[in-house]
Amino acid sequence: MKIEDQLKLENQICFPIYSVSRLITKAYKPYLEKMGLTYPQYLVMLVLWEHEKLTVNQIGSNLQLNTNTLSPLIKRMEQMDLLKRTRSVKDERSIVVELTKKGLNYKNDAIPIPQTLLRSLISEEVELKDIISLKETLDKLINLLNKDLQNKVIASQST
Amino acid sequence: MKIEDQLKLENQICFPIYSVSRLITKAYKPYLEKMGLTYPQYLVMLVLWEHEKLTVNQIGSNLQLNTNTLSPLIKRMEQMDLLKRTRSVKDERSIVVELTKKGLNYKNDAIPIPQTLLRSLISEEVELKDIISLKETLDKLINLLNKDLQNKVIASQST
DNA sequence: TATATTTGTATCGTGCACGATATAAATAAT
DNA sequence: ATTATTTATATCGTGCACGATACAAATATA
Repeated sequence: MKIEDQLKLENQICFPIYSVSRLITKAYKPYLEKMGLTYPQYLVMLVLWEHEKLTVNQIGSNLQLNTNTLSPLIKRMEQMDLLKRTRSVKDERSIVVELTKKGLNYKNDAIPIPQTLLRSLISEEVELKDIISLKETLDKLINLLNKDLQNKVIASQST
Repeated sequence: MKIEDQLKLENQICFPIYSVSRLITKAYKPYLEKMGLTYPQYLVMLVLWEHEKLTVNQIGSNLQLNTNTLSPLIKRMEQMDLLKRTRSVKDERSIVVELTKKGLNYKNDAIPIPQTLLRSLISEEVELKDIISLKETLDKLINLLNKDLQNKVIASQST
């Protein structure tokens, strides 16, 4: 391969990740809009179904999102009566986020979604084992890229 | 695994794709900001370095982006003197997009970027062959998800 | 030829992402 | 006890994504 060919779209590794990410958000849409959720809002629901009570920061560290993204998003979800925000008594700076009855009840509707979506990814071309190894590689990449990012933050702090 | 556990974040297949996509955009940032490009703008540059002259729609079909995303993005790139937009004489509706000298010259700066980024993804945990098979699976998923989407559009048209 | 439909681009509104910055509460340092 | 630093959240500005819609040019149909 010519050095120049590495700039061709078809030879890019990051572009398919970007594409699949957008396509998956679209694939989720029909299942989520019954609950009026966007994909990022659904992710917040996932961590709250799992943990019950979390601060904004804790939700953020689960999803790797900062408060500048989460604060407005969570407020929108409060408007939709999916959760309630209360200031912590132990630490007046913290906001504790908790699902409402409505938010909790949606869990049952959500349970079949991952299965359904997984099935729609599987075909003759892409088997379950391929999806599993895909996830393994992605999880390793997340660790790696987070470490790189961490190092950069530390490096910039020392200057 | 309990049926309910499928809602746990760690068991989600789509979340790591979403995370890696965002992390990669961040990883590109230091290399792109020398040219003043965002990642989506860089993608437009890639197809224009490869094809020289394209309509907005053609860029869109390469990147799977619609004009409601591309039109403002391309106009911003015109402001930055990276490309010029001219109305086609053959079809007055079409806008032909072409790189300026400045845009063309950036190609040389961009050539080492994919290599550099690929190297930053490779480690003891994730070898080159893992990245290659990752890309293969992703490309297959893109085809699959696009077909699904196509079917849905056709189905909705018939009603 | 007149009318209908399709096609290419653009605008609008909404919701993320995210860097930069602000603010108040909590903690550490002097 | 003061002062300085850190921490948790929020706001602002910018740039995607994308559904809905508009509009003019091109093409198809009657």
